[in-house]
Amino acid sequence: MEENRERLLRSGRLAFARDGFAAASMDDLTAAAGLTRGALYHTFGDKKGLLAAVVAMVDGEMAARAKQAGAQAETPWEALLAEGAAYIEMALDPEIRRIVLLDGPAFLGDPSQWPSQNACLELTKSAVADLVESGVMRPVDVEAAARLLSGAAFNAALWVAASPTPDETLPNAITAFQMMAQGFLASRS
Amino acid sequence: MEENRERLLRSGRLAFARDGFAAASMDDLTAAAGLTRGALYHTFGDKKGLLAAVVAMVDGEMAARAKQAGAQAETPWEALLAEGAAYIEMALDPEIRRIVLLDGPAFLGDPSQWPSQNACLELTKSAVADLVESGVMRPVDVEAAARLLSGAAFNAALWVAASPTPDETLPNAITAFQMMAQGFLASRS
DNA sequence: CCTACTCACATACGCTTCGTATGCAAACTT
DNA sequence: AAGTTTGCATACGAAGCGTATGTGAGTAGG
Repeated sequence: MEENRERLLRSGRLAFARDGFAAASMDDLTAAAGLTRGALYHTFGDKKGLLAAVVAMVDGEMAARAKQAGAQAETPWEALLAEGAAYIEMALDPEIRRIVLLDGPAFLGDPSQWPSQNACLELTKSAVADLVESGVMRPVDVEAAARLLSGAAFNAALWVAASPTPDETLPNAITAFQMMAQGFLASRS
Repeated sequence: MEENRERLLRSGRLAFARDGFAAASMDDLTAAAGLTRGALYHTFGDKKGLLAAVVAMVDGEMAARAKQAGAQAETPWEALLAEGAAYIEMALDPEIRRIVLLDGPAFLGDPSQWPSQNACLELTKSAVADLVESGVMRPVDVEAAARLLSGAAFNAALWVAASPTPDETLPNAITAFQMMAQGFLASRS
């Protein structure tokens, strides 16, 4: 059973990324997994249940990648900037864009209320909380700052991805993001 | 004919706002307008065509409201901040959230490529361009900065709207937004 | 004044899709 | 060993979408 669950997850992830949630056919994606819709309804409840599971999986992978990007920085502040840059780069992945950034909010509601608890947002929040605590960042509502930073990063990435030359646009987006983030800095160098 | 077109637009706007694009029934929304799907296909081509028309209409109204908010500020910089605050407040409107911020990007693609040319984004871009030109803002890619600002504002608004007490959360979001935007300022006061 | 054409929609049809209800074999329980 | 639950497959009904076709009103042309 556990194996069938993972096969459905993989197949759903593929179908949602390729066709979008609305256009993905449950008959097709379950058949691609060697099963039928019966298995899907039994395991995930309904189509949205599968989407929630896929979103949770991809979101977890994103948080891990962002954490890794931040771990290589020398200061906590630079770690936050690195996480932001990592978000921007990740959102260039069509799979992440479509599943987590577009269909996720549209069909599951705001990320802050996802059952999976949106690992990306939690990561940014804890980083911001530490920086405010230590006085590196000016006093600010932690959730608001985290939401603004990740929102800016992801939205910039949507723009980069839609641009005719993403590779050339990406550095501009990252530079501007890091400049804007300095608004939170207690003392700008 | 022009009247029927507007009735379909109004009915579509209602249905999309209430049920979301995917769940809205063309049979129902055309019937509510006193017509049938035949009229819709004749006038708008298909379901997405109606969505694009509705999005263009709402987006235009949003840009007008933002412009008005900016016009009352004393300096161009404060006008930009006021526009951002206006975006945040507007996104609390369920209609705007669902149609323009969620379903629009999900079903029509990135706003920068909408046929309607996304009036909100254009407005922010021209404001940013002027501020960079006059040296109030540090040198930065204009499109990137505009995208980051509007993305941050809208994403913050999605968070505010999903919070249990939007009225209490809203000021925090606006304060944090204006703080973050100062990162673009050439000299922070 | 009559015919022919076009426009703006309505109607009819087929296909796909979703959710549920039911069937069924295997594993587990007692 | 009989009953029950689990894990799926199959069957069924109800929308919904897009297209193909029908139709009446208006318009143009002769």
